[in-house]
Amino acid sequence: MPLDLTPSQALGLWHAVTLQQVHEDGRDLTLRQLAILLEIYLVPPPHTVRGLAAKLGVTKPVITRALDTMGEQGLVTRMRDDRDRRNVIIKRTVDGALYLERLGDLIIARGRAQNP
Amino acid sequence: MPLDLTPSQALGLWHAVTLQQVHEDGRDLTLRQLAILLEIYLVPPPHTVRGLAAKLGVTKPVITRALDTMGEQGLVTRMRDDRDRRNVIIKRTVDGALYLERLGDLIIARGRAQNP
DNA sequence: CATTTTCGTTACGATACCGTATCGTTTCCC
DNA sequence: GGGAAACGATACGGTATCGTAACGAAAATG
Repeated sequence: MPLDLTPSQALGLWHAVTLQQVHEDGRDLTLRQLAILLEIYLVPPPHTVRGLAAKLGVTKPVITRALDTMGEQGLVTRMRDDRDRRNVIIKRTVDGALYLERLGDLIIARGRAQNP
Repeated sequence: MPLDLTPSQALGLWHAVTLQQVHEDGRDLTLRQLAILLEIYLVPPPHTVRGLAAKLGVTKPVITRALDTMGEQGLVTRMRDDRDRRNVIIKRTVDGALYLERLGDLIIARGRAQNP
């Protein structure tokens, strides 16, 4: 079931969602932070700082900082790995799942409203 | 032609596009900046600072700053309105159109690859 | 005209992110 | 065991954004 859309639909969808995101989302996540969040919640665990850095093509401090910020907001949690205590395992939270669920709903709603 | 997608497709699409955006886009636009850019290019002119601020629900300095940054990158231009010289008219540029065209292509490509 | 309103910009101090380099801890390897 | 390597966090100086407030120019008001 390929997801085929026209250039007009594609940009229109991005426009509508981005607009509403700016309007209503008090969190104001960076593009990088959002990418990290989506990676954590959509890709099977385990997730580590190093792994996320490699996947996104950024340095480790970027991941650490983003996890700090999103951790304060309750979107993710960190736990040391007991098997290899150098590693840190990034874990999902209820609030994070809720946040992305709302984002998904927003995309769907805007997609539906896009070409009625 | 409604654009119907499942929650999985919606977030998956956002994930894929955001990821590639982080990977390849050297511009690193803010969510607000992207929203402004899309508004300028997808909504019929004229565009003013005040109008954009109202549409996005942000203050005017936010718009001015974003236009400064994106202006340096050649994504938009500003011109004083000769009919009412208090106003500033925001104009599109070739580079800006090209940038959004590439974004559209990226979304389409990722949408197609999403559920092959 | 003088005053008020409108519009965009600038000033200001605060906050957050950036990239590079370094650190402390833990594990690996000889 | 002892040194090298891996992992995540921290330090640092630099830059960009934030929100609030004030500013100058231009137009509308009466």
